[in-house]
Amino acid sequence: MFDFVDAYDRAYEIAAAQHDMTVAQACVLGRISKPRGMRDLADELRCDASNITQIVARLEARELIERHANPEDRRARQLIRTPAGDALNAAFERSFEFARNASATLTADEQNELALLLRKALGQPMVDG
Amino acid sequence: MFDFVDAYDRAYEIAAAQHDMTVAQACVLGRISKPRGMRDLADELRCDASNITQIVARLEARELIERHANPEDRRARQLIRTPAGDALNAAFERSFEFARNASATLTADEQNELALLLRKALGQPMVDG
DNA sequence: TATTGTTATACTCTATAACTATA
DNA sequence: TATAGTTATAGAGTATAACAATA
Repeated sequence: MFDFVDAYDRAYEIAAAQHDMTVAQACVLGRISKPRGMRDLADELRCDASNITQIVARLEARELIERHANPEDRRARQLIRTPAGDALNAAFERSFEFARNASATLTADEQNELALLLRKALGQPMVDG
Repeated sequence: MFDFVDAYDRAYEIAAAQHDMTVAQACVLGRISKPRGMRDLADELRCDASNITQIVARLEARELIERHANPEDRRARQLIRTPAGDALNAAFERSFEFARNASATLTADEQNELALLLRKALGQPMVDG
């Protein structure tokens, strides 16, 4: 189990590095498929809001995302991906083929069984298999 | 799969924090069950030797490990855990019950099946199940 | 010459605390 | 008063480069 998690984590880091991103940056970029606020993002990633400020600043400097004003709440910001951000995120996801490669060695039945066991071991339903 | 890996990583980090360690520190401490050199450790963790120097310095400051001279090669150091280091590592492992908790919700047959699938998905044998 | 380990330095992630602007 | 986000700051992980001691 440890080795599996380790391999997964490494694959994620390598894929991010291939696109000059850190794990944290790839993670944030991947979670802005729709416009959203920074507080929301900090809650989802269970980290302090000041982290998000910094990571967003780095992604913004590369023009991968933009911070727009929110007309409904003038304290808040709406994060959106630029077309370049969309493209880089898609490229990152193609690079991060760990899940696909891992699954490719299993039959369809085995993939279903694995998803089922992981879900049960986790004790709660996963968002997507 | 992502959620499973995420939960595993979080459990590891929380367990380390419960004993005032970072993930990197718990990882290094856990890998010195027998005396070993720093180059060896850096290779296993796939990081630069200078990282090991720093992490070891922090563990040594807490008297959890010691750096001994190696009579066979006077350039090298042998890292060993102190009794306090052994005790803390054991306590950490008890705290990191993710694997046990996760497995507890599975039957013995399911546990075997999961280990088998993960091994196959990983494409190489795991060191220990 | 090559290797082990250290030091200096720089970048990033992360959190805390203090702050501004808005609700 | 409470919340969204920023700024300043500090500790830790990480890598690179230069170095000393030894092989």
